[in-house]
Amino acid sequence: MSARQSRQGAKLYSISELSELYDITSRTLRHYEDMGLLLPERRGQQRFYRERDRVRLQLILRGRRLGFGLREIQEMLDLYDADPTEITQLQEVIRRGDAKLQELQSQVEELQTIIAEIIALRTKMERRLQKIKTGRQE
Amino acid sequence: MSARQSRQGAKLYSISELSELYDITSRTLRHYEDMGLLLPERRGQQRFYRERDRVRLQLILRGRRLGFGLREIQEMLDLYDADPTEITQLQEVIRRGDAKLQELQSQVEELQTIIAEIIALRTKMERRLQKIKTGRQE
DNA sequence: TTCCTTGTTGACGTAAACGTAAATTTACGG
DNA sequence: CCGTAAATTTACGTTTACGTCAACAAGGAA
Repeated sequence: MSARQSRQGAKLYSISELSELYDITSRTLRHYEDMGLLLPERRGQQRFYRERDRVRLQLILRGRRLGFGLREIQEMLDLYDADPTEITQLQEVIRRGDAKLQELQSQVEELQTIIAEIIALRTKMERRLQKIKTGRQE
Repeated sequence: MSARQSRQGAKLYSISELSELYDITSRTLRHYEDMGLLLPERRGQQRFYRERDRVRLQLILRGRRLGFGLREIQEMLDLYDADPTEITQLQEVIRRGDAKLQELQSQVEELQTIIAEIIALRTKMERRLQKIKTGRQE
């Protein structure tokens, strides 16, 4: 029916292709798989990663850069994966999403606090710099 | 006179006072000291933390919540501690501050990307929820 | 076929950030 | 002065997130 679903020409990545693409090692990809974060196709023994896996990997790496643990990232991916049919399940997903949103928001706030402080420091240093410079030229 | 004070009423915290204040263990405080992030006073063998140490601790813990490593936090604290007299040193501090600002800004952006995605997901789930609910009532 | 590249499964190693237990002081209220 | 709570050092343990071999299999190019 849907021509969009598994197209014949959908690109598959080998483990080295994908690792080079994101500048990580293949060990990392296997590790994420061990942790249940990725589930690439298998053709024989070899792994082949679909677009879906690549997108998940992007999310994982972004989470890592932000300091989240793999477990935590797993939970966030679960939100995306969830396809709940029952009302209570839907509500639960929404609830967990909202909880995560709170965390993320306060993280943004803390980051902006630090940013403001560094900017203030920068201003201070700039002023001191100007003072020294003009002092020199007298 | 219950609280221990030094000159001018500056409060000194014992290790347990400070750890309870921030809900961390004394081990953590000693660890931060081993890593060179804190340098409390010593009276005999015992540690006594000044306001300055408390503020630094706050910064450290905020950094940790944001996923920074202790080394990285150390570098950021160095920015605050720096009291450069030479122009080149001043410029270096400003340069490093700006570099850190770039990092922090992009971190905010990545967080906001995630936030937007979760909100979109939430909207989708909400819609689905309404569908099911109205469907039921027919 | 043979060689080379790529990939696979163990399995042990490591760095960071503490946890935790042991053995000893040190400080302080009664 | 004494007992107990609080601190100290020392040192091995733990968790997370991979790094780093080793040993082996499999597919492709020459």
